[in-house]
Amino acid sequence: MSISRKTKTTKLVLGLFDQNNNALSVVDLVSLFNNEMNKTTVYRILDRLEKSGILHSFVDRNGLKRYAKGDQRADSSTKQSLHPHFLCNDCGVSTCLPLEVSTPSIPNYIINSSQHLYSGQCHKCQ
Amino acid sequence: MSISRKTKTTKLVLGLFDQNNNALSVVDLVSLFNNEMNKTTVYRILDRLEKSGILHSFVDRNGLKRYAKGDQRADSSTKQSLHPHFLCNDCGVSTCLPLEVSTPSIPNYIINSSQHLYSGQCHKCQ
DNA sequence: ATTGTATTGCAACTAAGTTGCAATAAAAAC
DNA sequence: GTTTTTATTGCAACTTAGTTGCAATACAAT
Repeated sequence: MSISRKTKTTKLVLGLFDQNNNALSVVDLVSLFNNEMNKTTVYRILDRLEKSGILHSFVDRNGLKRYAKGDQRADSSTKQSLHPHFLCNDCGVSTCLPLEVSTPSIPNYIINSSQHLYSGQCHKCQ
Repeated sequence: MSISRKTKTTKLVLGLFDQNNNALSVVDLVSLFNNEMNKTTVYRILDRLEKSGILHSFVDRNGLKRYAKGDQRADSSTKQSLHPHFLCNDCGVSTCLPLEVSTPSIPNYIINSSQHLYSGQCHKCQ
């Protein structure tokens, strides 16, 4: 599955994620593209990019949804490895960690998705 | 650290967490205690109970903060083990999982808190 | 160039969470 | 038991994240 139309706004958003390996919230993008597009548009572009497998998302400790490059959907055929995320308490920058996560098996529970979030200080903030 | 005053409202909230091992959101408590207390009061009681180490919290996939019994603060002297949480996609009930979690060490990162959230189906919903 | 439809902007909305302040009720002091 | 101190509460008003309907626009296919 891919996105159906390459609009100006979508290219701007994709361009940002290409330069940048960080996990960005809608709030970040709305203020970055304040003059280029509407906040509703940002929400919808991110939705589409996630559904198409270009971005993946997680919820941070503040309850904000953050998006980063790559596909983490359960049904994804490419089956990228699930990885944890890191949020720096000092600078607020959030990144994907290059680690595999293992899913425990628990009697009587069926687990089909997981989220691992670490926080502390990144290398720049020590 | 303990809570300073045992008010009617605080006793009601504590009573609920005593009967119940689930992780509850403010939204849950506000509708449960709709006639007993104000939503601001619910927020403030949960804050206090978390700070005093009686409850701990995590953020679920919908960005809602959920509270459950026990202490998960970094500075906690009792140092309860960190555990993952589970959220059932069918019934919405959220529980603490009786598992230890291990924190990876990553070069250049200082990790001082972590959150592990699994979702799927609980034993009742299979 | 024309057409079909995905995408956008806007305004209005919902829902979660916060703040200031006066009123109330625990608990301490008398 | 009464008074005093101060933590806690309710309320209203607010902020912020996220959603919805609809008319206008702009991709991309023909």
